[in-house]
Amino acid sequence: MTLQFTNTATRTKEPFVPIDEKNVRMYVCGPTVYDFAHIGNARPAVVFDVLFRLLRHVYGDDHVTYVRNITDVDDKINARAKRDFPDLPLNDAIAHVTEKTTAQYHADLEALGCLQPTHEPRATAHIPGMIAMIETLIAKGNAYVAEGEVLFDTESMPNYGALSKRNLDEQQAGARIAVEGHKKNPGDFVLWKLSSADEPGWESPWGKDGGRGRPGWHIECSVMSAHHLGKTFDIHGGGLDLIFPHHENEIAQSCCAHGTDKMANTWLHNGFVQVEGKKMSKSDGNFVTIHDVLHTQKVGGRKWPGEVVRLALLMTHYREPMDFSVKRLEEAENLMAKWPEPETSDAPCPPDVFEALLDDLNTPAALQGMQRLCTRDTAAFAAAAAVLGVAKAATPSVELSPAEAEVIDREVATRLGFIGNKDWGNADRIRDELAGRGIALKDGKDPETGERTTTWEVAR
RNA sequence: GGCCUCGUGGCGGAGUGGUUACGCAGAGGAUUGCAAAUCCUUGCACCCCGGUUCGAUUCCGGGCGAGGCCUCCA
Repeated sequence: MTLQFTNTATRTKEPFVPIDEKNVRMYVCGPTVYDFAHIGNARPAVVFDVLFRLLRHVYGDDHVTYVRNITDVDDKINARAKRDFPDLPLNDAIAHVTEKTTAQYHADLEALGCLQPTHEPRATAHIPGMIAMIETLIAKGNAYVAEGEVLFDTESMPNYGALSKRNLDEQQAGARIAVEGHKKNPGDFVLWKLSSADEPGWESPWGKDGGRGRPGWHIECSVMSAHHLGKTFDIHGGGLDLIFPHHENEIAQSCCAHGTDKMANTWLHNGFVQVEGKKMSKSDGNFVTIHDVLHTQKVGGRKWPGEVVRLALLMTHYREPMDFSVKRLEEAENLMAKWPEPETSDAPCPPDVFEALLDDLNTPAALQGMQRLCTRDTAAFAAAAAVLGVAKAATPSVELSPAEAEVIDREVATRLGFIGNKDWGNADRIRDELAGRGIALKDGKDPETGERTTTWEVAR
């Protein structure tokens, strides 16, 4: 079995052949840091983390480069900064918003077991590169200046729309694209726009008053991917909703600026996280943040371990839509209850798990294969768990002090004494009392002596 | 209006041109002082209609249903 993926660019499953086996290169669109990430945002992070781990497993830890950007310049950030820090100068307010949100994003993803990407560029650190690429696009006739803005001329690119299979002419009927006078074509998109005095801005060759402005949304990914990965790289990933216009526009910018016919060989897109059958999205307000799930009682009246959330996200194939629900989290936790404690293992990844992942990252099948091993071969199980990045959630029992554990041990021994005297009333009273404190007893028999033995653990 | 994706049992979910997924929940049993845990057994499905085929859940066509993109969105 060789590695293969369903490539959005061709809508078919194709074998994956890296451009350079010594440096397999992947770019995934990261967050715009204006607000806490929701569970829908967590899905690509987790899915592509598994892919990162798989690629490292196949090609070697030092032969994979994974880039995930932080978008820290955006009008939504400006709006949030004005709202939340009205008394601060705007640039300071923006810094507060982006720093706080970025830190939370990192904390969320760490809890979900995601490795750090190789590089995590920030848009504001690549403004000169963006200006250079826009100048190239203007020089090549793919972009034009109008009313101080720089716009990409979609008509200048014959196969614009190939990724999303859209014909812009046919899109217009019934569509709500605002007709803006300065655009040559309604589908033309902004590469650079003017900033007013109180908006963040950088000097540019365009517009009035020194051309102080800010980049459009799409240009940053073209620039940062080229900076770290080159003009053409192996994999570009993101959510389904980015296919159009974001990825389409990235392709237009990158291919036209670099004179290449491809930006990335393989395009991978994850399906949506849904709530009651509808897409989870910020504009619809039907979302739960990762932070809510991990640290508040908002979901199912309790906090959920990051390990459980990660498993819940991987129980469905990455391209399929999935409903996020308490029941789903419970099922993930239930599944995990049988797992052995985490261990490090030199064992190879079990073949059925490995092959499931090679086949378009089939995590549900891989998890099934792994589940079969959990009581039979803990070393193989651990190897599989490492590739998937999953682990049993730490049980609350680790929070018990040795002194507390000793008290419980004593009560268990007392109960065994009552049982020996067939004093069921007192024995059950102790059992119930411990249960009330979240301690579950498991009775068994010593296989050799037939003697009653009792173990205990902290129930969830 | 244009385009894209999907449709498997109560739930999750894999896969296949002919026989089985599997997990959870359910049912029955073993065990137990009673429970829990554990073990064994077990019921339940492939949206509809055509076509191809000896045979289709699987391939093709049509229909219906669901979701998404075309506006910021993972």
